[in-house]
Amino acid sequence: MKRILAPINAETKRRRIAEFERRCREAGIPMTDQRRIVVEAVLDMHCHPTADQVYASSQVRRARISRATVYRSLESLVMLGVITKACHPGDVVRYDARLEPHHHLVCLECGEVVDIADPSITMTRLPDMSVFGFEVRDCRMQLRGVCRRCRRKEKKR
Amino acid sequence: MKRILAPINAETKRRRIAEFERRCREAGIPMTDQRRIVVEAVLDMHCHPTADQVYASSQVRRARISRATVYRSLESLVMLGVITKACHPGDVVRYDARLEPHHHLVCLECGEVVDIADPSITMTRLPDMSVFGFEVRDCRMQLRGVCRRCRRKEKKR
DNA sequence: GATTAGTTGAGACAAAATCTCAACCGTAAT
DNA sequence: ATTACGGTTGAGATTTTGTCTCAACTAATC
Repeated sequence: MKRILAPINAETKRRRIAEFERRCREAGIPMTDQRRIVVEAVLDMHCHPTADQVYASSQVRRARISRATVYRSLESLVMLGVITKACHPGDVVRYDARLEPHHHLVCLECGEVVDIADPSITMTRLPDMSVFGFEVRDCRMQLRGVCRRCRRKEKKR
Repeated sequence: MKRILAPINAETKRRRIAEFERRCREAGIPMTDQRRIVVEAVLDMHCHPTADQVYASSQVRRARISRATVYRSLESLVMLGVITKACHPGDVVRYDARLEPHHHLVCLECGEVVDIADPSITMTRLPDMSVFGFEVRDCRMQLRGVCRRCRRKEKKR
């Protein structure tokens, strides 16, 4: 059963930040204010922010964190597996705070990206690229097309 | 049955160029030498070239085609549906001359992208994002992991 | 509190992509 | 074949996106 994923709630956010701190300790990476603020910002911004959008977020602006640090923090978050990177044609790199297996509906008109779950296509159903000596660590599906709003606009024309 | 896709052969290349010319005429887009050379270059370069690699290709260099024109031509090829754009995290935009439904095995170590066919996941099996008012036009799967060569290197360490 | 190794900020730098505009060229009508 | 027109091209400036450098700073550990 396919479904659109709900936004990340406060409880989940707390858990994710704690998880981040744990992974930092495990990896021997110092936990700085800057990194903490960047994680919070990403989790607060529902829906795939770009690095620049994170940089422009109120939290990050208020703390006067530099652009370089935002890029570096985001990269370390990816390294630690706290967030993932997503990239769709014609768009810049975006960060995705969602970790559970999910896929992206990308609108070719307006660029909007919607998270969907489709348990029928997950890691468990994609075991065997080992035929090619390839070890699959992640599977993402891009469904590209036109969203409801843009279809309505097209019809009017 | 999953399989790695074979390179585009000469016969297919001819057909694809003819197809491109037909679509240009239909869309009322003038057929220039530059565009013709760019299509040929892309079809000759097996495996997902970047705009810059196309710009650097022998055909394009020989014809002294400008960088701007290469970018513009590639974009018009995408518009006409002659090639597609692909983008994987941590990498620049790449162009994909393959039109048949297929997916990408992306190596997280070396960045190599391999085309694979998996008929069990195609348009025909993905009908129903219409629940969300979304009209699916294309479906791409990214399988990210580590390729055989990089796994061997990792083991040695 | 001292030590150490990793982090930060500011701005320079690099890479990727787009824009500008005058000159040019394909196309189709004549 | 000629002409008129609109789209295309090239060169280089510009913008956008991301990385690098290095001195000053700070988290973590003892």
